[in-house]
Order: sequence, then C-alpha cells, then structure tokens
Amino acid sequence: MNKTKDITTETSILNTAKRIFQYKGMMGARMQEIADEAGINKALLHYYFRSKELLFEAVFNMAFSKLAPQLNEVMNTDASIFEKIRNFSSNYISFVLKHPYLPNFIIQELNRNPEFVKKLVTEKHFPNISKFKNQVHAKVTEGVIRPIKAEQLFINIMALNIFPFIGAPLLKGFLNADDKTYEQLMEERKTEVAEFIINAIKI
Amino acid sequence: MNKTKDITTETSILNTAKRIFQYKGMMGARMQEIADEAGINKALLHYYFRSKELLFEAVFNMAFSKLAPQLNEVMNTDASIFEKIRNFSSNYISFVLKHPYLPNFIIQELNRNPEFVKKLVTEKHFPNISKFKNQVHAKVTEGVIRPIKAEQLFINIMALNIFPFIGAPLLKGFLNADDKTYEQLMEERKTEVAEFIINAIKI
DNA sequence: ACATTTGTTAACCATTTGGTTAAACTATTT
DNA sequence: AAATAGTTTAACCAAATGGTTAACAAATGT
Repeated sequence: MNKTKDITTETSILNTAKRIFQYKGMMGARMQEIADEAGINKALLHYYFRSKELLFEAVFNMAFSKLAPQLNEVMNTDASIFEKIRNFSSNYISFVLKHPYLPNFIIQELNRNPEFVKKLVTEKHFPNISKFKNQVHAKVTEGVIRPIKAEQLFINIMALNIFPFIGAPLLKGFLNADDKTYEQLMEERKTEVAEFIINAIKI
Repeated sequence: MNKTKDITTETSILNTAKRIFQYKGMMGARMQEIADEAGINKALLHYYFRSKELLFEAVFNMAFSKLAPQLNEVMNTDASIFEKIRNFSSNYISFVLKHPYLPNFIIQELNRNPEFVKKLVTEKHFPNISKFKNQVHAKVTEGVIRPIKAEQLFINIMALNIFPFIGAPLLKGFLNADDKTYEQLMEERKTEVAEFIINAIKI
C-alpha cells in the first residue's frame, strides 16, 4: 500500500503514538486521534497492539531506551569525573534540544505509575551507579574534590541538566524569556552546567 | 449539617479536589471520584464550581499561590545572595517535604497548557526576578562571585531544589533507594544544596 | 487457480464521563 | 407560619472512549 515500503504500518503507528503520547501523556492521549493522525482505522491500532496500555508501554520503553545510554555515559565509562560531567552535560542537552518532550514524558509517567520503575530496574540496559559511586568516593579521599556523597552529586547532575527542560514553561515565565531566548540559554548550558558543577566540587 | 461548622461544603470540595487533582492530574482526575471522596453528590460539584475546568483552576491557583511566596524569598528580600540561597533551599525543601505532590502537579499542568503561565504572570503575586538580577550582576562586578548570568544561576537554584522531588521515582530507581533513604537524602539537601551552589559561584 | 493467512475497514457496543434537571430538603426572612 | 432563598440529591442525558465484530481486500503459499 505504502509507496515508501520501508515505512510499515506498525512503525507508522509507533511514530504517531510516540508523538501524541509524549505531547499529551497517557491519560490525555486518545486512540481515535492516534488512528486519525496515522491515517488508519482505529481497529488497526488494536490489531497491532492489543490495548491502549500496551501501545503506551511500547512507546514508553522506546523512549526510555533512548535516554538510558545517555545516563550510562556518566556512570560506566573510564573517563575522569570532570570529563564525565562535561561529556554528559553537553551530550544530554544536545540530545534533548532535539527531543524536547522526552524528559517530561518520562518523568510524568513515572510519577503517575511509580511501580513502573521496578520493571525498568530489572532490565538489562538500566544504568548502574556503583562505578560512579566508587569513583567519587576515591576522589574525595584523594582530596581532589570536596567531600560530597556520590548520591547527592548524582542528583545534582541530573537536576541541573534535566530540570531546565521539564520546568521550561515555568522558567520562561519567571525569566520573561521567549522561546528563542530560552533556547539560547540552553545552548549556553551545554558548557556552563559542567563548569558550574566542577567549580562546586573542585578544591 | 456539619457538626464542625468551620468545614463548609465548599472548602471540603476544594480539599478533596486538591488531593485528587494533585495526585492524578487534570486529565486523570474524575469528577465522580472527587464527589465520592468528598462524601457529596456529583451535582454539588457543579453547583459550587461550574465545571471541571473551573474547579481545576481554583485548585491550581491555590497550589500556585502557596509556592509563589517561597520564590519571592529568593528574589525580593534584602538579604545577601548567599543568605538568600541558604534560606530558600532550606525553606523550600522543608515545605515540599510536607507537600510532596505540589511541584510535580504545577510543572505537569504548565506543560500540558503552557498558555496558563501567561495568566499567572499578569497576576499580582507573581515573582519578579529583576532585583535578583541586579544583585547578581553587582556581585559579579565586585568580584565576589564568579561571572555568571543571573538567569543561569536562577535556573540552577530552581533545578537543584525542585527536581529531586519531581524526579523522585526515577532517582529512587537509579540510586536503588527506598522511600526512607530517599527522604533522608532530601533532609541532607536542606543545607547541602545551598553549600553546593555557593561553592560553585564563590571565588 | 485456489485456499489460507495477513492486513484493513465500517459499523457497532458497553461503559465512562462531564454535565443537567427537577424535585426535595433546609435554613432564613417576613 | 408562610414565603423565599439557598443547599443537596436521584435520575437522567448526550457525547466520548476503548474495544470488538464481521466482512472485505491483499498478499502468500500450494
């Protein structure tokens, strides 16, 4: 049917569902709207994915598996702490600028259904923090960085990189910044955030 | 009807609606459930508040007006920058530990309906950042703190204080922390966050 | 060519949902 | 006490929603 045969019906559904779910969330999305925008009948959604819940899970897992590698970047490479922080901040912000709805989507749905995390944790590509923990501890002992719990540093890194996107509407209001100005601020953060963190912990 | 006359039907509705809206969001909440949990007929909801939308707005404005004063704390007092950061971090985290669903509720709904911010900005108690901006600029010029845009510093303060609550389910997963452990981390942050920020900017 | 599997649709269904109506009940006023 | 205004409820309604069915079309195997 499709002239461009490489776009199958299934992936077309997934792409449309991804867009709508990420934009409106599980509760806000409508199966009819997904069908319409994918240019197919609603029954076909249920033919490929049994239910809204399953379609949503497919989309969510796709989205999460795009973010997980980014997080492994901080934790499981052999680079120095400072390099990890620089790499992660730059990579993550670049990535999210291209997928602005992703972080909010993930966070929102995990808050809606916190048990979902348990499923994710048991999966293979779920990031593991133990290496990062050891590294921070070692550097604190060596006296290279100020004493800080690895957990707190990790939370700070996540917060400084992720929140500006999740809180964008609020922050735009506070800062009285239009979209373009705000995106410019995000561009600056690709390097600014890492330096901020490093200044905070470097002795 | 109520023995305790100080709890009117209207405030009882508002309290219940607040709990359910904050827990499930605008799209996830059901008028029937609010009515049931408030122990009244569904029609009464529409008697006091014309529609779901208006009930939601009442709840949202209540919630937001509880957070706004906290933010003015950072921006419009006469304390030094360092003191502002210390006060805000401590006060804000203490406050949110008592109202854990508030930040996520606000952020989630602002993302769902970004135009909502415009309404808020025009209102009286909306925080204004200009004083904070001048203060940061002055201190940078004096050489007391490292060069940093006030906007970026502001974003960082917000991120470090707000994100740990919004991203709690995700962070608990990464850190493999149970609720109690995580709350302990938040307690520590009441002072840790401020010192982290101050270290990052102090020369 | 024919049969079988796979993909797709229109029409339909049961339930849920926000909202309304008209009547009943309870204060408050006169 | 009668009238009036405010509060609460049961029953109802139309629209929306996730999901199903049965028939039809397009590939695919034999």
